Amino acid sequence: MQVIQFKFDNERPIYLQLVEQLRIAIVSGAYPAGSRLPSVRELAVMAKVNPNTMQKALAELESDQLIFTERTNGKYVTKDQRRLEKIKSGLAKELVQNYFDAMAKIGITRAESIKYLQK
Amino acid sequence: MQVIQFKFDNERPIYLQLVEQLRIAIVSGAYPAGSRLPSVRELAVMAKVNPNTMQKALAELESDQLIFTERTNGKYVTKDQRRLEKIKSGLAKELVQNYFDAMAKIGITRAESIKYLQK
Amino acid sequence: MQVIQFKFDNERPIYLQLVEQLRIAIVSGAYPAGSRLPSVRELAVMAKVNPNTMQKALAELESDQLIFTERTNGKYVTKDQRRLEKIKSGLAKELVQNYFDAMAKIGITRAESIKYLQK
Amino acid sequence: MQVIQFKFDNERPIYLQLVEQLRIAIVSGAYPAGSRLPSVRELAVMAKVNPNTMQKALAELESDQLIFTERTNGKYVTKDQRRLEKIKSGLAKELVQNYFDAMAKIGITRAESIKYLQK
DNA sequence: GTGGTCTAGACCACT
DNA sequence: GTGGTCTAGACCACG
Repeated sequence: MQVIQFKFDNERPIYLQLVEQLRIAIVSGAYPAGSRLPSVRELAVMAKVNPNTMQKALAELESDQLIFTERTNGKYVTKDQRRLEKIKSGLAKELVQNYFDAMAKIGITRAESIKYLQK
Repeated sequence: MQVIQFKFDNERPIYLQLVEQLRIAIVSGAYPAGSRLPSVRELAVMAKVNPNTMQKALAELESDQLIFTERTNGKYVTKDQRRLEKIKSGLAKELVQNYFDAMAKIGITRAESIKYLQK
Repeated sequence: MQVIQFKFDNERPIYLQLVEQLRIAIVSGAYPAGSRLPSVRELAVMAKVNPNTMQKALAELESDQLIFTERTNGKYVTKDQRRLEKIKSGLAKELVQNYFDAMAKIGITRAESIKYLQK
Repeated sequence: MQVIQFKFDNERPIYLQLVEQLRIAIVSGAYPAGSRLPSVRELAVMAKVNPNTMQKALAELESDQLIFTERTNGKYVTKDQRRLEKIKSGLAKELVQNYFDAMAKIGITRAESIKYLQK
């Protein structure tokens, strides 16, 4: 069973932070396509949160089609590689945007930001 | 007088967050080289912190040679453009590193991270 | 616990005088390399100053790398003998300079000042 | 008329500090052997002290035979070169002692203190 | 009015 | 108990 380190700040709802961190765990391959996730209770213990909170986070991921449920068997990462790629690329775009925004904040243009990266 | 919006989280000391935000304000040109900063007390009001806390943050910036003090006159941004550039480029390097780290976390390599940026 | 006698004049900030006297205590070996300093509060009592003032002085010494902090344990003299020697020799140079300056003031040249010492 | 800059701290009697500073002015040659000193009133103005205080300081110097008074004419530096030399050498000894004491305080021996001086 | 210093007193995390 | 942070409030020198 793949163990994850969860970390939270007090600024935003815990379940949203769980969603983010689980999403990262999945697209990064920590939980590969088609693999079975630890049980809700196990995940809740890892994260030191209430199982209900973890359940809420997983429901979010499911409605996103990143995971699916097999009735009596547990939750699995989607086998749809395209879906995974799409989410991953969405996250990547966000990070790119964050990078550009932060650079803009200190007065560095988009073009310069790209040059900086290559050093 | 240039007004800044300060924002804090409860995770790290306020004075350190002040240092960071003032540093950004300076390298971004919000307070240009050689210009006079608002008084310690004014800045403290803007940030809604105790003047002593603001004083501590400014002392940090001064020991970093980003600002200097004219005893009874106020505090000024350094006129040393090279110093400013050095700090700015230091901040930029940090952001670049953060970007690569975040991308690595979702399983995207350095090379791919650079490509992503150009889209 | 090594007790120090602190003395102040009213000309200069107390915390700077604390820095000087603590620095001397350390390089002289009153607080040996690697040894634990009395707690901030104890030192404050010894010096009859507010703990915050002592804290400020110790922060100065720490940024000078003469001491380091173990978070919940206390503050310790650096183990870096070279650092200690460097500081000590810096202080010595200052004293030499003071001596020459004072001798010059009463009209005694550098060369004569050296001779005087050997008597 | 030779002008002197007087400086005082609040720790010791002003007149004693005047004595010290005048003594230095004399042995250093600022007021050469046999030369006439500015009047008590002039000296008092220079030092921004009450003429009585200056008078007391000069009396001290006179009892030390560093200066002498010509009734209606003013005060003069002694013409006795040997006296001047003796005072000067007394001051020098004091400075040497101070130097050794200060070096001892930071843990440097007499022998090492002499070596330090030659660098 | 400016920055700087100092005290008193409180609260925090960590172990 | 340790160091660290923060606030409130006061006083100082300087010009």
